Amino acid sequence: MNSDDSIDAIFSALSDRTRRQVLGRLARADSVTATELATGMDVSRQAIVKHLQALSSAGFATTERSGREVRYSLDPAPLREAARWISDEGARWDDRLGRLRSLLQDRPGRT
Amino acid sequence: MNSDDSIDAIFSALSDRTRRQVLGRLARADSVTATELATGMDVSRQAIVKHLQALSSAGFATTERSGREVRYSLDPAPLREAARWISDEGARWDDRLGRLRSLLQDRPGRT
DNA sequence: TGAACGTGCAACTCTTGGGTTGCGCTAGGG
DNA sequence: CCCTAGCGCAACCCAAGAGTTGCACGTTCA
Repeated sequence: MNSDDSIDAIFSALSDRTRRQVLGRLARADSVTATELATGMDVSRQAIVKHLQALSSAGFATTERSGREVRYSLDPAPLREAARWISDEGARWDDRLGRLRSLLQDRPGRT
Repeated sequence: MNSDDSIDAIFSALSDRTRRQVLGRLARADSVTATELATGMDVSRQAIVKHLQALSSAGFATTERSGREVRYSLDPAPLREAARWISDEGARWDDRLGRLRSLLQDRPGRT
């Protein structure tokens, strides 16, 4: 998977509000199943599963099987990648964007 | 347009590689027409026009009519908005990961 | 062992998105 | 004044995305 594919997957994962909502839940829960996620959101479990697959293939979610459950956890790494792309691109968009870099400096996450 | 719509539009604008390529050309040219963009890329002018409309509605492009041409320019503002979303979200994720990390390291958590 | 629960797989619908072609209109430049 | 360059609109194609329902399979545990 080249870098363009990866950026494609990341931004497209972030472009859906249901998926961003799932990301938020993942972030607050530290480990959660698709069924748990589905209760409390207005879509079916299967829809959630598909979103989780999209998030996984963008690198945002990792899975761990525990008995008959599959628990999903957040991986923040792709967010850093997105931040780096924006920062790099913004830098190239010349000094109109100079201030962007400081905004993204040591957040999100430490590597 | 609420903030979610805006984030939707921005990330979905960034999620297509042709559109990212157009953004790059916009950044380097400081004012360019759809026809100019189409020469040198492997899609039709109409496809470029559609991409420019998507970029416009995300706030990335502004148009200015000059005679019979329509010249497009880059507006970097949405990139800042994306950066801010990522930064905010990343901060919230880091909070949780930070708590988790200090728990795992058996250190007294701050906060 | 058997019922119940959580998943996985598949088929299906509807909408959106990226792309194309064709054509008509208008503004400029010889 | 006319021809051409550049644009806008509309119709269309095809693939992917978001979502649904139905059912089969494996795990748990009473």
